[in-house]
Amino acid sequence: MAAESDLNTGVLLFLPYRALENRVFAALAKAGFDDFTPAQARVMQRIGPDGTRLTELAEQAQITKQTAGFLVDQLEKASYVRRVPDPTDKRARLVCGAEKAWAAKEIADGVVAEVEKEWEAHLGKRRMTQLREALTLLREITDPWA
Amino acid sequence: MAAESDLNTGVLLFLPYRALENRVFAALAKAGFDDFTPAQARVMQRIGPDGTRLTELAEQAQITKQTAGFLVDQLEKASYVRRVPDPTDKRARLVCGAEKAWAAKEIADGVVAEVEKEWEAHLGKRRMTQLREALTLLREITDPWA
DNA sequence: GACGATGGTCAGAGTCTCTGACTAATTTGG
DNA sequence: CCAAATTAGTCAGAGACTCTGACCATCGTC
Repeated sequence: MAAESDLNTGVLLFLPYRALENRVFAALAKAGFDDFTPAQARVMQRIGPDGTRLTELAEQAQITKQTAGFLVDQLEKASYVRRVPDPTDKRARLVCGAEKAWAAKEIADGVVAEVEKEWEAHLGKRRMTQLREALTLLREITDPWA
Repeated sequence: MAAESDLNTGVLLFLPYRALENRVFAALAKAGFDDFTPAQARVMQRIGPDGTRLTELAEQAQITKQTAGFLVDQLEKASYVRRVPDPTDKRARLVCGAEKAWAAKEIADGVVAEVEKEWEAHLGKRRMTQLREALTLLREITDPWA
């Protein structure tokens, strides 16, 4: 029945992921958000609504805190984020998204919704739901921060 | 019913992908294959059984041919690949995997199979099949080389 | 209050990636 | 058949990313 491909599941996961990421980057660039790099974006993506510590950003992005610091420096210079003191810990600072970041996020979210709609149109509603359900379940054993 | 997460599908795809990749790299390093980098691996992964042209490797890895050439140079020095003339085109050379690459691939394939088995144990056979089915279908509209 | 752990920075080096310019071979069109 | 456009690949240089190691300040614990 279903023409099962012989590719391993890793590749099958990666292909649509990369396709989606490419679409988002293209849309952001077209909207004028072309002053940040993919590496910076991968860090910025992980900033929570109330700010996130550098160390936590580094862990989630799986880079060293030095690298994260370097990338946040760029983002700060480009006005995407600012660092505010963490009221609960004088050592720490919270990396917070600035308006520019939220504006970019709005664009990005729009594209993601659009692509998800395209995928649903191709797969059918049932399969799309099954896909998200399986992936959500998988997160339990693959996401250290789940 | 299913506790659907609110994460976008991109993140949902990325998380298990990265978990799998991490497992593979760890196993390869443990088996002694620690003399290549992730960037080199992403190129090596795309070499076909009969060799692949540099330009094609670059396209599929979504990097420039200059970068691909740089990475293949390293892989060649480390004896993972060799370049042989393309009999059908005197301009071109085929990047071919060497024995060392096939040995590493064997390790990698083993780990992938192992992880897939773990995932199937967690999801159940039915959901795992649905997952692969949906991803395979998705490939039709997300993989330019499908 | 001393001590180990945690949050973060500074300095330096190595790796990855790109743009631009170039050569050689192939393909196309007249 | 041959000139022009295309394609495969390389060289050179610069910028971006990432790491290891060393370091300081603060926090939490005993």
